[in-house]
Amino acid sequence: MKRPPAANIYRDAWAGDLDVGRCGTEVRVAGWVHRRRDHGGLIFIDLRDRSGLVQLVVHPQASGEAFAIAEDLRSEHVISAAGEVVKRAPENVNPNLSTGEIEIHVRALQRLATSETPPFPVDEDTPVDEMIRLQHRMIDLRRQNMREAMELRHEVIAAMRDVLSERDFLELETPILTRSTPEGARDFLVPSRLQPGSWYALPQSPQLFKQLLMMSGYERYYQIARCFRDEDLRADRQPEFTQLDLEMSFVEENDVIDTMEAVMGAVFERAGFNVPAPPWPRMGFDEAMLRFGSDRPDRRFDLEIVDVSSALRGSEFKVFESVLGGGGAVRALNAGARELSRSELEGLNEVVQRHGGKAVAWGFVENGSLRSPIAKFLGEDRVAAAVRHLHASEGDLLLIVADKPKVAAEALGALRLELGRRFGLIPEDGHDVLWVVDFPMFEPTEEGWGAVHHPFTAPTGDFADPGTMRSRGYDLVVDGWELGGGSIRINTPEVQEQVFKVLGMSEEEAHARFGFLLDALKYGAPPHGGIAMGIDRVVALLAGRESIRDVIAFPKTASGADPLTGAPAPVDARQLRELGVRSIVDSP
RNA sequence: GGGGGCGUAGCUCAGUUGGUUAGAGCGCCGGCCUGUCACGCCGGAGGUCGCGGGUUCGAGUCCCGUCGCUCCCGCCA
Repeated sequence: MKRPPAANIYRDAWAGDLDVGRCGTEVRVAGWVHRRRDHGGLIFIDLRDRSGLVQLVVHPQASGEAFAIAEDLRSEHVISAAGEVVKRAPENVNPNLSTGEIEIHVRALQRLATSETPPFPVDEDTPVDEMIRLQHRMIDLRRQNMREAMELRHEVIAAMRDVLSERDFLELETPILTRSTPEGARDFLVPSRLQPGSWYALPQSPQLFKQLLMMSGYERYYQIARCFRDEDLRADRQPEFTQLDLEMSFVEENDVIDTMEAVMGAVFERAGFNVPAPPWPRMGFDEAMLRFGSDRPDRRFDLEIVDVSSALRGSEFKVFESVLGGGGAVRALNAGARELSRSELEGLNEVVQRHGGKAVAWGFVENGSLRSPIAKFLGEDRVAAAVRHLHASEGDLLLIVADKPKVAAEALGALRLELGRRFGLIPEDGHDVLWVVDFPMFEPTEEGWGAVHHPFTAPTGDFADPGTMRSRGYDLVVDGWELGGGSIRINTPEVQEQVFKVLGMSEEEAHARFGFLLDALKYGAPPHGGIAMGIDRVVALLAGRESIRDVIAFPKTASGADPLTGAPAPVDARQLRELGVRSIVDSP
């Protein structure tokens, strides 16, 4: 801890901060009974507070009444203890404890609260089902690794604030009860009492407000912003989440990227996360899709995807020929010399099918040729060319997917990750950071065009051919996690209206939904841009957690409920009234 | 909305082809114990096998439904 607690009736020291320097002095500590070891005539208590553990020793003769209290203590009782810090005999030192060289010989002991036996132990020796942890979150949060995750979260946010404040950014808040700020997700809605029948929307991000702030001349803004999107959750996605959101005026891509490199560089450094110092490399979206089959490539291992369309074109294998004839691609990856059984190879089809592909073809390089069910249809020359393209050597396993370019890319990208995990190709230490840039501005949807980033992103290219336009966006990707992204924004109403038009929005609809933005753009909007970082993901990555639920104090479950409080409560007027809740439902 | 997995003691789990009294470790309770630190030893309590229905002489086990959690797809740039 940074400093000792102010002395009061409960304590004057942090348990976990005591060391041999305090030997011979009287201290008072307070906290929870982490564990009690009762030897009959001698009782040891591990006392836990936020700083850590310290061992209390209660002797029967030295402590009088304290001993009787100690005999009656159980796990998670709350106590305050006073006594002398004593150096332990060498054979009694506990090297697993930061305070293991000392202990407190208790003179006075007070029990401040009892506790029922907790539903699961506060130590971390046995894993506990997540639902039970969430239902008793106040106990789960007592566990060391949860406390460390929360401390890390604080450090990450503090580092962000330090860097941005130093760079003249203003931390400003924007409304939670607001109108829709669409980013493509469903809105959460809250009924309005003052205007019955109308609803507030919770913001999907502060996007429009921060753009208005740029138009107001604030130039450099940031916020640790709560965002709401009413979509199904995932291990890395909560319906309610936190972003570092920032926006700058009179800037180009490099200015925003430089700023975020300073911020995230400081975050990584403070967290002891081993990445190269900025500036970080940039990769075009097309290249990322081609080589890694993903717009958030994990480059900690190779297994790159190679396009073998030209090598395999013109064979007698009808599947490939019809794909190629229809504008598709045949792509492959060289998995290296792997032993995979027939059924394991068949199992890979499942990964491909999950991403919309039909199947994966496989082959082993043997004697310069290919042992594969499809080899005979391809012909020796084409096989040899493909082997060359893939830099394959004897024994290597080649996996081939033919499909529409996007499907082939994503299916192989998923196969690549699967193989990387299965064969332990991902190094434990050492991380990979990059920017993905040059995204398409629009992508075809069932009815017309959709925005790849959000519709306020500045485009480049010709509106006559939306499919070729690029957006001035950038995403930060670390170890295959998309930590965040941003863009340079549109700063004239004319361009903004053109984008709305491509997205199929009529002029009336655009003005109904975004009139305030279009109006604001009329009054002198500076060139501006910004970025948002998903703080939950950043902390999960730094803490090495698979799920962001482990770095959020009170996360939601699949049903959208907060298991501890039961929220969201059923919205039933009668039930709410019985509970005495005053709200819109009381209004006639 | 769709697909996979899970649900047995407070916790983590085992439970054979459907078989008669459902187990283990930890925890809990009681007793003993002055150097433990996941203390140790002895004893004990603790079960709506998620819930509902069905098949069967008999269901933790098989079938149908349902609820919850979880992973993935859709969705979320």
